[in-house]
Parts: sequence; structure tokens; C-alpha cells
Amino acid sequence: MPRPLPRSFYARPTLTVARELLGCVLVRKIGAGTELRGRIVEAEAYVGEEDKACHARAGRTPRTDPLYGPPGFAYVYLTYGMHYMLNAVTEPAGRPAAILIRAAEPLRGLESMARGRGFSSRGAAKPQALASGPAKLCQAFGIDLRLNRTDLRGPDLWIEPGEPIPDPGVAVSPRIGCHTAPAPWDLIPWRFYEAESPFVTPGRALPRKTQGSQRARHGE
DNA sequence: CTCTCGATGTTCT
DNA sequence: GAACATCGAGAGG
Repeated sequence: MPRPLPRSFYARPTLTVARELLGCVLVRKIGAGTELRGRIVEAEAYVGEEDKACHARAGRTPRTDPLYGPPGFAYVYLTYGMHYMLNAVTEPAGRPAAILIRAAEPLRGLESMARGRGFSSRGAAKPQALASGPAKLCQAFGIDLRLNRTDLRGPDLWIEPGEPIPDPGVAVSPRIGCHTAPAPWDLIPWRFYEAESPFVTPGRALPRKTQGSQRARHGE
């Protein structure tokens, strides 16, 4: 039974929603039988036309239109010509904002997720390789453009409440992949993730401008 | 382990 | 034309 978060959950400040989305459970129902479930462990906030890393920085266009719509719906788009990204629209209608769901801890339907990721059903795919990044998550959960504008109360895709993660378990950092946005939007710490989780985006060398070794040390 | 590069198509300048 | 909310393969230490 879908027990989705109510629309009022999303109709709040995006930073609050992003933080509280950690620990909630993303559910994808495919056909009659398969139900994929994953615990959200990483999310990023994109807020308003003034946020120069947000797609809405270019104003309302056919692509960004869902961001201006009512909260609690999906905003799905294609990037790099091959990867889909899943967002949850937030804030009251008219204010463009959303949360990028970046990573989840697989709970159920791991075999189907591995298939979606292109792993042969023979080899045992590591669970932390299934949805540890926004494009991987979409592959694992079978999310593509057909789910753009989908109601996040189901029946195809929804998010349920989960066990809340206490503050000490949550870390923040700049948003990943926003290094070309003008300051302060490139460094503003609007990425939220579970500090100790092995299911978040793996640390990678960020495309560096001219600096040498500038590593995002976290955890501790 | 680190770093570089190419895939691939839509959107924006 | 360039950029792009990415990923994985391959080269090198």
C-alpha cells in the first residue's frame, strides 16, 4: 500500500525538505508485481531563479516548467545526453525549486535494480554500486522522462516516511557538479547526506580549475 | 590509488 | 557552438 508523504511535506522551504528527505523511502512500482524500495541517503537543494546552479536560472521554459508547478511532483530531465535525474518539486506553486535525489540505500528489489544498471543477473552486484549517484539511481529504479511531472503520491513512484536520521548523522557539502556556477552558488552547502553511509556518491576528484589538491574531506 | 577522456542529445548563448 | 546537477573505462604511479 502506498503511504506517501503528503503534499504539505513538500510545500515548505526546500532546505528543510531536503534535510528531512534523508531516511525516507523511495518506492517505484513496475507493473503489478515488482516494487523497488530504497532509503534516501543523499539529496541536493536547488532553489529559485536566483540560484545560478538551478535550472530555473533561465526562467520558465518548456523544460523547467515542472519546477514552477505544485509541490510533490517529479521533475525528471536528461543530462549529458544519456543520464536521467530525479527531482522532487518543492515550495508553493509559482516558486521554482526542487530537490535532486542523488543516492539511495537499496532495500528491496535489488535484482531488478542490478538489471536496470546493466549488471548481468549472474554476478552479485555490490549494493552500494546500484544507486550511489543520481544517474545510477534512475537506472536502478527504472526512471526516465515518462515519469516527468508524475505525482509523488503514486501509483508509479512515491516517497514514504522513514526512520528519521538525527542531526549528528547528517553532513553537508557543496553541491556536486556545480563548479562552474558563479559564486556563491558553486560552494553553498546545499548537499545533504548521511555521513557514514557507504551508499552515497563515491568521492571523486572534482574537476579542478587551477588548484592542486583540494579534497572534500568529510565524515570524521 | 589518481587522473583524463569520451559517450550522446537537449538546451541555451 | 558550448555547456551540461554523470559515469565508467583506460592509462599511469
